[in-house]
Amino acid sequence: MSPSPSRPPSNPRDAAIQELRRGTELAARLRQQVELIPELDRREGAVANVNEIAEAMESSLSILKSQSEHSSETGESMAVLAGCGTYSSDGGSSARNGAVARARKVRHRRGRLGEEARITKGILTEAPENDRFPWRKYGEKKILNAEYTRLYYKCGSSDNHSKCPAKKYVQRQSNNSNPPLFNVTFINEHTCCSTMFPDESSSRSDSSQVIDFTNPLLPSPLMEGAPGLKQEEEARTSVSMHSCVY
DNA sequence: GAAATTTGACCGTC
DNA sequence: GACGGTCAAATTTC
Repeated sequence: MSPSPSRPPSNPRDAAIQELRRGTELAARLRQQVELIPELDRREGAVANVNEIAEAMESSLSILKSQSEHSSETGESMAVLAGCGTYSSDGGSSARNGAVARARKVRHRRGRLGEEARITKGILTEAPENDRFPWRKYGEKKILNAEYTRLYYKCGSSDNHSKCPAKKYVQRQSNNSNPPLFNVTFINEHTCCSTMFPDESSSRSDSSQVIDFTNPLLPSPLMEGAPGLKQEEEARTSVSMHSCVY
């Protein structure tokens, strides 16, 4: 990913918004280019893809903006949590408080074998399945005050000798956004194939939009960088909007 | 037949 | 007792 030509704002969230705006402009430029494709079917397919990219950018922008409003109202630390609850239609404080309570509960919970579960990150994404790991579903549960059931996944490598402890919970947001948003909570780090983990520095350049706020260099929620033009394909299939640490 | 998914029951925590 | 997380048998898919 090439660096932004203009100097990014000192505020990381503003920098993320600026990058998304740039991505929107690039998508518009790309649309003009693909409209020159002579074959009708190819052109229509390409235009549709570009439109999806542009919509994803707009969606990301609106999410970040709404999150920004929350941070100014409630302070930075609350914004991190509120950012994950903002999109709930039942949404009021009860849902957010529920999320906080769940996070607290899980953090201190121990499994049946005695190991402690540790939340590594939470993200809001349109593509919960697209994080490169072989997840295996092991449960589904109706959650109080949630419109949709929560899905429980273990790392697919959990069953072999490596016994990877990584898990994730996928909860579809109960708003009617299009495309739907999923709140994904990751539990424990991967021990099976940690070099593949999206927040590893080795993969940071491959357009992953999942952000790890455990990074001390990132004091507040932000987009790490909007996907550039060459990332259009990944942006179309992996549109992770923003994340928050519990 | 193996692997993956579904789903009701069970367990731990509050 | 309510709730969320996990287990494991049953079922489905490949």
